[in-house]
Amino acid sequence: MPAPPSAPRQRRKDARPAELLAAALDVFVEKGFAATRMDEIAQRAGVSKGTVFLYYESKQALFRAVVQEAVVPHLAAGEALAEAADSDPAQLLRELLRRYWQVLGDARLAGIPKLVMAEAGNFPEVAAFYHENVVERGRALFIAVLERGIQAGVFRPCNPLVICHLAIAPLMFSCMWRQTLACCDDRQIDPEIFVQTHLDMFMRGLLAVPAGGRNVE
Amino acid sequence: MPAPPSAPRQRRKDARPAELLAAALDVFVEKGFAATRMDEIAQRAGVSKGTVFLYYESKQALFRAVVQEAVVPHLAAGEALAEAADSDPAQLLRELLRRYWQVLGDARLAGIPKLVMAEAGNFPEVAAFYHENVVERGRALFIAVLERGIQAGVFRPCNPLVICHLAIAPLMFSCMWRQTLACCDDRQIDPEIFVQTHLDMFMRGLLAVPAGGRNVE
DNA sequence: AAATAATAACTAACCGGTCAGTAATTATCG
DNA sequence: CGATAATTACTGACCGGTTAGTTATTATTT
Repeated sequence: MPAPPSAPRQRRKDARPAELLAAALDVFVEKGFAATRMDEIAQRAGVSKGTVFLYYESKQALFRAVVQEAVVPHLAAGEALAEAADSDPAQLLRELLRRYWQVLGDARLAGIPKLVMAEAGNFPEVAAFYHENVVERGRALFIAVLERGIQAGVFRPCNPLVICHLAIAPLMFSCMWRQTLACCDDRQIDPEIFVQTHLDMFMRGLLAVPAGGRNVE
Repeated sequence: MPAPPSAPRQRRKDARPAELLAAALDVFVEKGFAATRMDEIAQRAGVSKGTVFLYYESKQALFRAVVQEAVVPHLAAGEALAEAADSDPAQLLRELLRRYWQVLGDARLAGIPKLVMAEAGNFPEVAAFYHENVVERGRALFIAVLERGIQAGVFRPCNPLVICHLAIAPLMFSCMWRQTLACCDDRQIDPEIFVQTHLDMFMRGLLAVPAGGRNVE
C-alpha cells in the first residue's frame, strides 16, 4: 500500500494515518514496544521519521491508536453477538471463546496482548490504557454470559471472574507459546486439538449436567 | 550481603559471583532482559560496572548463569520427587503442579519465564537456552507422570503433551497476570481459589473415574 | 615488588523527538 | 491560460540522552 519505494516525494495526507497504523502494528508486534524504532515504522510506511510525528505525537500515542483500530472493533463484535443471541448460555460461551481464539489466531493481533504483558512493568501507562479499553470490556462480556448461565442453572455456581480467567488462560498461553518458544520446539502441538481439548474439559467442568463423556482429546 | 555501601574498595573474589547473580536476578525480573542495565546490577551488588564483566563475559552469559542457579535446581527437585514416589499418579501430578505453583509464587522466580516469553523474539539465543535447559526438562517430567497414569488406567487416554500444556497454562497465566495487569485491576483474584479451582476442574477432566462432585470454586 | 581485584573514564552505537528547510500543491493575479 | 505567490506535507540532519562493553589506571594483597 505505501506507494512504490521509488516514488520520490508524495503528499498523501489522507492515506498516511492508515498506512502508518498498519506499519506500526507490524513492527510493534514483531519487536515489542521498547525495541520498536520509529525509524523502522516510517521506513515500512514509505515515509521519513519526521512524518510519523506529524500524525502521532509520540510512540505511545501511536501505539494507543493501533490498539483502538486493530483490537477494539473485535470487542464490539463480541458484545453485539452476546446481546443478539438469546440462545443457550453454554452455546454462547463456546462461541465467544471460539471467536476469541480465532482473533488470537491472527499472528498480528496475537502479538498485542503479548506485548502489553511483556512491557507492562516498564510502561505502566500503556498497561493502564490497555486494561481500561480492552481487558475490562472483554471480561465484562464473558462475566455477563457466565452469570446468565448460573442464574439459569445451566452452569454450576462459581466465581465468574475466576472462571473467566480459567477459560481464557489456555488460549492466551497457547498464543504466546506460538510466538515465543514454539520455534525452539521439535514437538509441535496442533492448536486445533489443543483448543478443542480445552473447551471440552472446561465445559465439562462448568456445566451443571455434563454432556455425555467424549474422551479427553 | 553486598557489604556496606560506604566501604571504599574491597577485594572479595569468592563472594562476588553469588552477589552478582542475586543482584542480576532482581534487576532482570524487575526490568526484563533488554531494559536491564549492567550498571544497575553492578550498583546493587555494590560494585562498579567493569567488575561485572570481570566475572561474566556478557549480559547474556550473566543471564544464563542466573537461570542455572535460580531455576534449574527446582527441576532437579521435581525429578527427584517423581522418581522417589511410587504413589498414585494422580496424587503425584497434583503434588508436582502444586510445587510448580509454589515456585511461581515467588515473584523473583515468576519473573523468569515471563522475561523469556516477552523477549524470545528479540533474543533467540536466550530463548533457545531456556527451552533446552528448562522447558524440555520440565515437560519431560510431567509427561512421564501422565504416561504412567494412562498406562495404569487412572487417567483417560489423551495426548500427554497437550494435557501438560493445559495443566500449566493457568498457573503460568495467573503468574504473568500478577506481574503485569493485576495492578490496574480493582477486582483482585485470590490466587489460592484460582489454583484450587483449576486443579479440581482439571483433574475431574483427566481422571478416568472422576472423584465425587466437589462444586466448582 | 609482583600479581591481581577493582575502578572509572572512555568508546561507539543507538534512538526518540525536533526543526529548519524543501518540494509539491493550491490560490491569486495579470 | 500562464506565471508566481502562498501554503503545507514532508524530509533528514541533528541533539540530548542512554548503554554494552573496553581499557588504562589504582589499590590491595602476599
